Amino acid sequence: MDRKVRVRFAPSPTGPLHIGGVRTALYNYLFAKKNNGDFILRIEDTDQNRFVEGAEEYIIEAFKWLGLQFNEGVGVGGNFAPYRQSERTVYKDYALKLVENGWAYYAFDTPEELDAMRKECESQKKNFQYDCNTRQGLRNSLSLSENEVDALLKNNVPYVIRFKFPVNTDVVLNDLIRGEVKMNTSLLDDKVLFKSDGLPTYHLANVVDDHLMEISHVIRGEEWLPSCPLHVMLYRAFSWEETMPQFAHLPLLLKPEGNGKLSKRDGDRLGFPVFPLQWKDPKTGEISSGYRESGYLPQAVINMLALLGWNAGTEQEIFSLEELVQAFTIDRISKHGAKFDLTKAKWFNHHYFQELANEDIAKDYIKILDNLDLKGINTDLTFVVQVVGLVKERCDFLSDLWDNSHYFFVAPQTYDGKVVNKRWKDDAGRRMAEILVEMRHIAQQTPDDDNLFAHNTEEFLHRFIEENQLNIGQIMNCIRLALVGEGKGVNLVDIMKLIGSNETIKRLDKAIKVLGC
RNA sequence: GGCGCAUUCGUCUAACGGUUAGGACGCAAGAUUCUCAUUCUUGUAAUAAGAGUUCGAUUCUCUUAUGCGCUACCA
Repeated sequence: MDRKVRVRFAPSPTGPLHIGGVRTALYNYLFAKKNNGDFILRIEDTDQNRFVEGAEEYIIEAFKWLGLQFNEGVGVGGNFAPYRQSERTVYKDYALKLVENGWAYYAFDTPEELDAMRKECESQKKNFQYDCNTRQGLRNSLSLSENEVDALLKNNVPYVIRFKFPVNTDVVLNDLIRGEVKMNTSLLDDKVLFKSDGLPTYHLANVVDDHLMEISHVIRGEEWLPSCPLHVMLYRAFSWEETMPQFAHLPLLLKPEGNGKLSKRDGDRLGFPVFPLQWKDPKTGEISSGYRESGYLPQAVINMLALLGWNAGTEQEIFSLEELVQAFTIDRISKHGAKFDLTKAKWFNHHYFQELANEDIAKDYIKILDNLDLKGINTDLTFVVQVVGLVKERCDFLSDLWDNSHYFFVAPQTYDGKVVNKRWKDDAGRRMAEILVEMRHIAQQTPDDDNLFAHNTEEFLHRFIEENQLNIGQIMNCIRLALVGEGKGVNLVDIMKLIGSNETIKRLDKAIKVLGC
C-alpha cells in the first residue's frame, strides 16, 4: 500500500475532449498531486476507424490552457514510453499468453455471423451473448478440435481472441467510491481482447498498460463499471493481482435539462460549451464552441468542474488549483450524476474575472476595441484601465465589457424611448438647457481639468436642484440619458470625469436638440 | 429484455442513527444609489414511495418506482 501513486488519463483521440473527460482528468490530477504522485497522459488509439485528425493535439492544448501538467506521457515523454497505444506492440504476446494458460481462446466467427445471430435472437425477443452458455456452439478453439484450429490458423483465417470467463464465479470489486460491487461471471460475455485487425481492444490494452506503467489507481467514468469485473479477472489471469490498481468510478456529468449524459449536441443547443476549447471538425467543418473562446477563465472552469461531484466537506466553494490539491480526497466524491449548471458556471467566472488586474483586462479589451474598428475612439491604456475599473464588477466575461462601457467611447446615437418618456418630460428640456449654460461656464473655469469640471458640476447640480426644489432623480437621469442614451450605467460624475467636459457638453447639447426643450 | 449504479430544496451539495435538515447558485423582497448593475441583509424551497430494524431513521435492510450506464472485432 505504500506504492507510489501513479494515475493516468487515457482518452482516445476520436474528437475534441468532452468536459466530462476534463473533469475525470482533473480528479486524476488532484489525486496525484495530493499524494505526490505522477499524472500520466496515455493516448488510447487502438480503434483505427475512429481516429480523428488533430484530436491528440487538441487534448494536449486543452490541458495546457487549463494549467494541468502531465509528469509523463504523449508530448512529455517518460520512462514508460511510448505512451501512444498504437506504438506499443506488446499486446498480442499477452493475449497469446492468456490463450496458452487457458484464460482465453481463438474465435473464428465473422462479424456477419454474429450479427445474424443477434438479429435472430432479437426477433425471438431473446438476448444473444457470446458467453459460457453459448461459446460451445460457436466457432472457436474451445468447440473445434485442435486440428481444425491449427488448420484455420495456418490458412490465415481471421480470428479474434476472447476472454474465457469461468462459470458461475462472483467477481468482487472494491470501488473507492461505490464500495463493494459484485457481479457473476455467468452473466458476463466473453469480451474480445484482441481484434482481427491485429490491435487489442480497450480492455486488454488498458489492463496491460496500466500494469506495465505501474498505475496505482484507475480513476475513470462510471461507464466503465460494468466491464470492471473483466478487468479484475484479467489481472487475475495474468497473475498481477498483487499490483492491481485500485478503482474509482466517477459519476457522470448530466445535461442541464431532463436527464442523460451530457453530449456534444447539448452544448450549442442549450447555449453553453461542452468542450474546453473550440473545435472544428476536420471532415464536416462544423464548429463546436469552447470554454476558452466563450470567455471562461481556466481557473473558473477548474473550480466549477471540481465542485460538480465533489466537495471539501466545508462551506468553501472558491478554490484555487493549489487549494483543490490540498483539499481533495476520493471519498468525498459523490456517487450520483451531476447536472451541469450554466448559471453557476457564470457565477464562478464572475468571481475570477473580478480577481484579474484591471490593466490585464484592459489590454485584452483594447484588442476587442481595435477590432470594432470605430474611428477616433480613445484606446489609451490609462483611459481603458480606468473604464475597466469602473465597470468590471458588472461583468462575468471580458465580452460583457462593451455592453457596459460603450458610452465611454462613443456618444449615444439614439435615446431609449422608455427612459425618454419617463424622464424627459414637463420642463426637463428647459432645465437641461439651463444646466448646459452653467456647464459651459464651469468648463471655461476649469480648462484642462476634467476632474475638477466634474466635481464642480456635481456641486452645481446639487445646488441647482435644491434651489429650484427639483427632483434629483429626474434631473440626474435626464443627464444620464444624454450621456449614455439609456437609463443605466455607472456613477454620472465618474462618467463626466472620464469623457471630459467637451464631450459632456456636446452630448447634453445634442440631447436637447434631439429631444427638445 | 439482462446486468450494474444511483435517488436530500429548481440546480450543485452538507448532515456518515438524535440538527428548527445546513451552505452555494437561481429566484423574490428589502437596504444602498441619480439609473441599471454590483454589494449587503432577509426570505423561498428538499430527504422518491412503502415496509422493516431501532427508544429514535435522510442515514441501516428489503420491495417498488424513477433515472442513468453497460449489453460492438468503440472507447
